[in-house]
Amino acid sequence: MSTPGRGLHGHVLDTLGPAITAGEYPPGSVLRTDELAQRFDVSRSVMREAVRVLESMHLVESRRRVGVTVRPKAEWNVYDPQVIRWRLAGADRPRQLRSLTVLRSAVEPVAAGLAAKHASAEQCAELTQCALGMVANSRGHRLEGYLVHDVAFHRAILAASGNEMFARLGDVVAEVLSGRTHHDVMFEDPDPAAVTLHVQVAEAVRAGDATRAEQLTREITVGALQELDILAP
Amino acid sequence: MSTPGRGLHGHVLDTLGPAITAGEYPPGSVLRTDELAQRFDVSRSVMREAVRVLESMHLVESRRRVGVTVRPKAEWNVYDPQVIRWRLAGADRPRQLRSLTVLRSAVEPVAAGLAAKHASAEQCAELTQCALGMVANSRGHRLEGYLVHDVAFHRAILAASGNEMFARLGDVVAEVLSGRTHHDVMFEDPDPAAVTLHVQVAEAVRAGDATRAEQLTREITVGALQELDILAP
DNA sequence: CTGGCATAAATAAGTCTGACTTTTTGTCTC
DNA sequence: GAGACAAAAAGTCAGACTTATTTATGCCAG
Repeated sequence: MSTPGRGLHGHVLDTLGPAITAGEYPPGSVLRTDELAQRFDVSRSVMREAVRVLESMHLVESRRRVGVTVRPKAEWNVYDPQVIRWRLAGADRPRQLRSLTVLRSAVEPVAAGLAAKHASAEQCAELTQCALGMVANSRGHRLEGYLVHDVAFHRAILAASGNEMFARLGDVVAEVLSGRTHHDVMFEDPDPAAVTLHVQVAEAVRAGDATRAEQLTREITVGALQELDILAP
Repeated sequence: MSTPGRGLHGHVLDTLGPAITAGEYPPGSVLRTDELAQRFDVSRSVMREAVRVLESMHLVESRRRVGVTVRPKAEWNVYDPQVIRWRLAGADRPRQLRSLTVLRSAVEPVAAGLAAKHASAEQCAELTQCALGMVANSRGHRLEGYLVHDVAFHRAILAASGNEMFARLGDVVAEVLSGRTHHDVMFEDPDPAAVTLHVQVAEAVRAGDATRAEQLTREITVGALQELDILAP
């Protein structure tokens, strides 16, 4: 996915990254560059590059005379798409999925409201296309086709919001939606009510009705929260 | 701020990072590792480490026979605290500040709602302390003292939400609030209404009233949006 | 004998250099 | 236009050296 193993240091990261984010090395664990270089059978230069990347993600900290120490989870750059992917691929997947879904529930409604104000004609058309694609694939176990349009829909909303921070969450939402279809339970056709909501959001954005777009999107995200049993009585 | 220039590659990043995020190298610009190494008077190993870090931030892409090409802004890891800091320090500051404030307006109300449900007794106490500190520093040009408690308050809310993604936005909020006081216009005492709102949020969280905590926080963030003239008629 | 302080030693990251490999691209020829 | 060739730049490796930091040592004073 995305950009795997480009170079030796990438291969090292593909192994070390998931291991660290999975908690295999408890916070405070000390690794030595030389030892790691031997273990992965790469030169120290390559290993140093990998460590630098992990350091920039705040997963580890490199100090002289000490070594490479693993930082506590609270300091990780959890918004780094690479870190998110590593965590989604590991044992921390459920917790990560919940965190991201809550984040979605906060961001997407606001993004939809902004989209209603800022979306261009092309973006409205794109949105409608996606919604129609979802409808067309909503019956008969066409889960893959549905997923493609669902992801495109939410990406389009985030992009049309005109806010770069929101737009960059497109990949995250894609991972979450994709994971729901592939890894988790999603054998039946999608909820018809959810499909309708997406169509209505597209309409509201086209109509420039920010309040309605926001409210409808909030209903969508509430549904996503309910799927993960994240509720408030 | 935080961890500056730890090592030669750090110094290179402190120069190259701001330059790239400021748009001094347009998307598609090609840099060569050797040339950069000469320019910064460091060895190729050090320069390679710096490039790897920039690559992990999706600011650049390194390809054989081509060089290090600058990626379009839309692909940058804009949630990387380092990238945020670089952009806040450069010419892109106003736009970055707006993006972040909109993000705050989406996240913080939801975080406050969650905090009302999940906050521990200690976290409630911390929150109240912060609010009282804000009140105590709200008059007589005690802007620094006010800022400290304001930052601590919002950090506490995000932390008490129990969501790690929200919690990690604490640094971002701190940068925004700090910037508002230091760089931008903030000569007068803070708005008394805003101070009151913070106290009321602390009360609502303590009382476990999620809806009220969310609504009150929404009013706070609306105020922040208005300060930047981000409005919806 | 003990406490503290200055000094020395050990250690692991940090840095530099130079040679070599690999991939990609542009060009030249047929 | 297809294939072969050459150039360019990143990628890799190995080894020697530097530097900062921690730990251990040992000395003197109390």
